[in-house]
Amino acid sequence: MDEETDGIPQNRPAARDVDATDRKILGVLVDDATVSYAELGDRVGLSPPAAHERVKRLRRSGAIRSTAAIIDPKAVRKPLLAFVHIDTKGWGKTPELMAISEHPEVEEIHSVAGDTCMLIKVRTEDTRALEGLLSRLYETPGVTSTRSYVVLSTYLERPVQPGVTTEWPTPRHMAKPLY
Amino acid sequence: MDEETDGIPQNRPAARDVDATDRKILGVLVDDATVSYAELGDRVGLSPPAAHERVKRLRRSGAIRSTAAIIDPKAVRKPLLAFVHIDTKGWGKTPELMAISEHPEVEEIHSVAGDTCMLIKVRTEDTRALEGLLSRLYETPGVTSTRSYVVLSTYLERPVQPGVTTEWPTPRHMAKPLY
DNA sequence: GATTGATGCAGAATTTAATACGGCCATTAT
DNA sequence: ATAATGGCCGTATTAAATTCTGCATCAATC
Repeated sequence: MDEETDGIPQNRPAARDVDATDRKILGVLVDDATVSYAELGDRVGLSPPAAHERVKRLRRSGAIRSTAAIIDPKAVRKPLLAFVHIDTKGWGKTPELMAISEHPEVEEIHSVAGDTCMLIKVRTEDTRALEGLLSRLYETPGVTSTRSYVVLSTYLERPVQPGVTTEWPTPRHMAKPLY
Repeated sequence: MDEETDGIPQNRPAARDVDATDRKILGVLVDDATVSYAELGDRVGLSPPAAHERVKRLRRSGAIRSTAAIIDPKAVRKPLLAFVHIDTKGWGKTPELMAISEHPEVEEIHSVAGDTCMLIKVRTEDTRALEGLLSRLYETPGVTSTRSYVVLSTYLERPVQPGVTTEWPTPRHMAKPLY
């Protein structure tokens, strides 16, 4: 029953947008994806097969990118979190990005407006390992400089929240937009 | 069978540290936590019950914090990613942090070395919603200023990688540490 | 305005996987 | 040397995932 024979997802079934029930489901699964469909159905007011059907659709449409174990960085000996600005000659060319993302310590690579550098997020065992990673990044062709910012402590770290509101309101205290 | 009657986890069973097999398991589960224990066992060279046992232990010890659905921010209408520096009078007092983390748009709150402000990561629907969030953050007692950096594009975003190496080597090109 | 098609849901049945149990082997401590 | 512990495998049992059928609702069409 697998219709994904073509390589290119040309005729996706319109990817019907996420409704309130879907958001409730996402809210549950973001918190704990190990719940049974029976319990998931209970929580959002659906039968187990219906809940299952919704989740399958959310996966197919890509709304649920994956289901992943969230690891404690300390448990894998990466307690040190840092943000690094990387200046590159090419400024976002694919080869450099590939080279940078090779390192398993690198978790995020962003291009920031108003800045000619990449902002990356890395985790290492300690400052020495960070130093080593930075020098290895510096050796990457195209990288001209790095500046790193060590995080002292993290107070919140959570995945994307679905936001189970009825429908996206403009902030209460703001006037209607003019355009 | 729940031994968590005490509030304080005083006598945790030593939390035996994560070995190579555990790292392999974490590597699989970070990528896809929906695999059966049969397949997980196959991939890491264990029988299904043995794999199950290791995963249970990894959960108990806290190495696996949770199992979560990873949501596409676009699917829940939060395509705009930004990092915000927030200056606070108290500099990391609990009430402000609580107030800041109330907002579902806020995903991370960090305290950065050498900086007297918090670095937070937020996602909103558009720049208008970001503006609204910023002004709401500014209204929070203790918050004295905010500076926001909008992300143009994100090239990599992945969870904590377990790093399936044999044992943590110092970087190849570095000399043995002196202390 | 009635009809037809499509979509989503519930309930039951079936298949599959998760979980619990007993015994074996290796390593460690006494 | 020997007992005890921890980790693993194979099997059995239980629970959940998955499939299937029928029904109701809504939308588009004639």
